[in-house]
Amino acid sequence: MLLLKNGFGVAVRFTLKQLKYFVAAGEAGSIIRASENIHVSQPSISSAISHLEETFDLQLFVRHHAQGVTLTTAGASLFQATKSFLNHAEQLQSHAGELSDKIFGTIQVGCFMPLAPIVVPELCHQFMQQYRDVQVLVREGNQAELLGLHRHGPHIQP
Amino acid sequence: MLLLKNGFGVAVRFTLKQLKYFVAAGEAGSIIRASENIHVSQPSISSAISHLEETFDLQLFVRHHAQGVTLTTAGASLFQATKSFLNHAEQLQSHAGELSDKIFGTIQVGCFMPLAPIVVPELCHQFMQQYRDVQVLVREGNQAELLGLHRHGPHIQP
DNA sequence: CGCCATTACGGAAGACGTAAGGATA
DNA sequence: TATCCTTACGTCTTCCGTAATGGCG
Repeated sequence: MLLLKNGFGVAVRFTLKQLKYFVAAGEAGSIIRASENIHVSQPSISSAISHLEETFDLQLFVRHHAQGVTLTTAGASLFQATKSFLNHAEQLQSHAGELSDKIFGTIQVGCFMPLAPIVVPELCHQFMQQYRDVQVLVREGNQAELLGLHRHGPHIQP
Repeated sequence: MLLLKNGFGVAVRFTLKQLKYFVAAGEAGSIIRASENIHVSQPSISSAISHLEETFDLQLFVRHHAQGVTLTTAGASLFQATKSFLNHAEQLQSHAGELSDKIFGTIQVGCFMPLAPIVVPELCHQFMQQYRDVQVLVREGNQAELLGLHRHGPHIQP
């Protein structure tokens, strides 16, 4: 029960994509309808769900042969937990997106005004009022290192 | 901010594996040490991190050429959020594991006593007192279907 | 020169879609 | 017969590990 000090938790065997397909099928009550909703072929969804059932060693759906699928009780329990988990995933992505926007703005400032470091602290202060991230990026590197922060520019250095 | 009714959140572009490697590198402070810890080659971790930086459009680490890597501020922020997210993932897996244990016990009962359905309701009642899952599985299928619940036995039906 | 991250590359595994099979109402 | 899930299969992208390259102490 207590895994707090365990650096390696149990290896995660499932995939975000599998979980996404599972939730889509659970919401649609049918694999074919889920495939229409998320624009993925039925076999892909079926395979993902089967994989998930295999890795979890439990049956998620009851197949009604010409009438779609319904969640088992265990499946329904995991369905709720999985929806929450996928929400967490989107939240994480939103978090990254926000950081991206902010940091890019700041990096560009560093690049376009390397000769006027006097104005940087003030800009940092403005951004710092919203997000502290900006401050530390400027603290971390001088102007040369800020240029090095370009993501796709390994050949820009002449 | 409010995405409640949005059936399609923003598509999740990252992978649990990438996140795991990212956290391993962040905790180790070096890609090579992370590779030793999680038993994955350095290029794999490096590639995963690069991919993550590309999809997020932000720099996660500052590379110190012969001295490992350190998280940028944005990277540190995402590092914390990612650790929490991976904890959530392990929690989900534990959840599934618990459900699996309970249901398997019940399925085996159904398989080993197909000729004595009289005792099944009593056993179900016992299990039902602990978890309602058992009840529904038994209600859902007759004995033949219970045999069909074997995970890896599609050819067992003679 | 030693250390560490990255790139190159050949092989393996996984995911996808089309097409065919099976089973029920 | 119609519907829906599953299996089969060919293709393609992605991932991994070994080996080679680059860049600072």
